[in-house]
Order: sequence, then structure tokens, then C-alpha cells
Amino acid sequence: MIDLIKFLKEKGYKVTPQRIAVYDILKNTKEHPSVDMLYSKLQPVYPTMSLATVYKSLEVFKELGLVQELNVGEDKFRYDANVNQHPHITCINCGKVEDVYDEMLFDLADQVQKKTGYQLTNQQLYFFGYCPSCKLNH
Amino acid sequence: MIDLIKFLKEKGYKVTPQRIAVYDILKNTKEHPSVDMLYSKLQPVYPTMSLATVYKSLEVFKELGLVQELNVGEDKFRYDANVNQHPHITCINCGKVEDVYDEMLFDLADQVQKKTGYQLTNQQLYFFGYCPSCKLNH
DNA sequence: CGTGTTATGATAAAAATTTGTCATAATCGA
DNA sequence: TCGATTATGACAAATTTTTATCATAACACG
Repeated sequence: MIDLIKFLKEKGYKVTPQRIAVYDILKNTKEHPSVDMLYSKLQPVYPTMSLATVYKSLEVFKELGLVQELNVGEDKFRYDANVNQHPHITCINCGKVEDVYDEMLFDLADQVQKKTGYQLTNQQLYFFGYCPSCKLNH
Repeated sequence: MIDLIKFLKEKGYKVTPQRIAVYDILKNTKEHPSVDMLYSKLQPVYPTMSLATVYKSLEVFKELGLVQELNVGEDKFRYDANVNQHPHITCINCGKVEDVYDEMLFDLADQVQKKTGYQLTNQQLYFFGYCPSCKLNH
């Protein structure tokens, strides 16, 4: 949270309760919410919070490098306050998105860079399947 | 091409010039076209081809397992007649999408499955960066 | 070749997220 | 605390891909 305030001030953005609230949710969840999920979570706390404000806050956070935008194959984005590049896994039954930790993935970028001749800037690794609890009901 | 006709007939779909034309383009390109790209390519050959027909053809192909739908982070899909699961790399300058061949990626799914407990059905691995020719102009 | 069924094409319409507008409110530095 | 500037909120509007409609055309089977 200290980071958010510092970053906002450094760039001349104002520190507002709304921005803090949005970032706070992102920082304290592992469920990679979309804009509508964020909005729903904020409603109880900030009944007057507007969708536009959520969008505008996220825009600022992206610019500050405080969140990353994920495209998990839905027609909307999800957001993650963990800006480290890391793979995600989505349950195709219940829709949840989780992180994947695997050392094997660390060397991947280098390897791909050598093979392709591209200068990599980014990667998005998504796995899809049934999560442990959903796979029981199949 | 023989596959397409066989598959269509097996499932009771009619063999039409439009379906053949759409599939033909997908089969003979490596650029992973989107619907609008397909439509543009078809225009010179089939001036009366409709966008709706492109969409409907792709729907059938997906059902037959003849194409895969890619989400490379745009707000539309791209299509690939190579239905093997394989990683893609996108140039963030010129927008082209290419395949990545790397043996390292083959074990990945198993590894992730073990780590996460998920039953994997699918994966989408996307790398982003500047392609060899675009990176010169930076 | 004829008939029943499915596909096509043109256009309208949906669908849903994201952006714009602008009056009002809040922030921040002096 | 004051004043200048920026942000918020409510809603309109844009954007754009994708689906639905339906009369006409084409296919496939006997």
C-alpha cells in the first residue's frame, strides 16, 4: 500500500480513497478479478463507486506498473497486482484463475528468444483444465 | 483438403465452395488470420462471400476439430488449421503471429499437472516481443 | 432431374466492455 | 484554510465482434 501512495505522488496523481480501495482489493486477493468482479467487491464498501472510476484507476495502475492485465480467453481482462511474469491456470468448470509455480518455466524465455530471434518483452502462459475439486465431479 | 470433405460428409454437412475456400486459406498460411483477415483474403476470389459465412464456416470447423481458435490478447480470435497444441509468438510492433518450436515445451503440461493437481485439457503459451526485422528499427 | 434440406448473403441486431462527457466533489500545496 | 487542479460519478455513447433473420440459392440423394 505504501508503494501505491508513493507511486501516485511521484507521478503527480492524487491519492484518493477510491484508488486505494481498488488497489487494496487487488493486492489482497488471489483470484485475479475482472473489472466487474472488482466493482462488485467494492460496492459494499463504496456504494457510490462508479464503474468508470474502476476503469480509470486501473489505467493509472497499469501506467505506474503496479498491476498487470491478463487475458485468459474471456472477452474481458483480469487484473493482478503481482506484476511478475508468471503462468496462470484456469478452471474451465468454475472459472477461477490461479498462479502456477514451476522452476521449469524460468528458463523458457531465454530458450524461446534464442530459437526465434525475437527480442522478448512479455509472455503469457495459460493452462486450462479442471481444478482439483471440479475434476471430482466428472 | 481431402480431410475437410471427408469430415463434412461424415457429419452430414454440405460441401460448399465457400467452406473449401475458407479452409484452404487456413491450411496454406502461417499467419494465423482473424476473421476480418480471412474475409479480406476471400474477397478477391469470392466477391459475394459474406462475413456471416466466414463465421459459420469456422464454427463448423471448430466442431469438426479442424481448426483451433487462438486468443493472442487482441479482442478477437485468430484461427489456425494446425490443431496441435503449440506455442505462439506475437510481434508487438507489426502484429504478426508465428509458431514456436521448442522441445522444452513438450514436458511442460505434465509438469504443471503434477504441481497443480489440475487435469489439463488445454494450454495457450504466448510470447510477445519484437520480431527479428522489427527489432532493428528500435 | 427433382425434391427436400441445408447453406449463403445482406443486413439488422445483439452483446458487452470500454471510453467520453461534464457538473460536482475532493485533494494538495501554499 | 483557500484556491487551483484533478478525480469522481452517473450516464451516454462508442466500438467492434459476433449472432440472428430470412428470402434466395445451392447441394445431395434417390
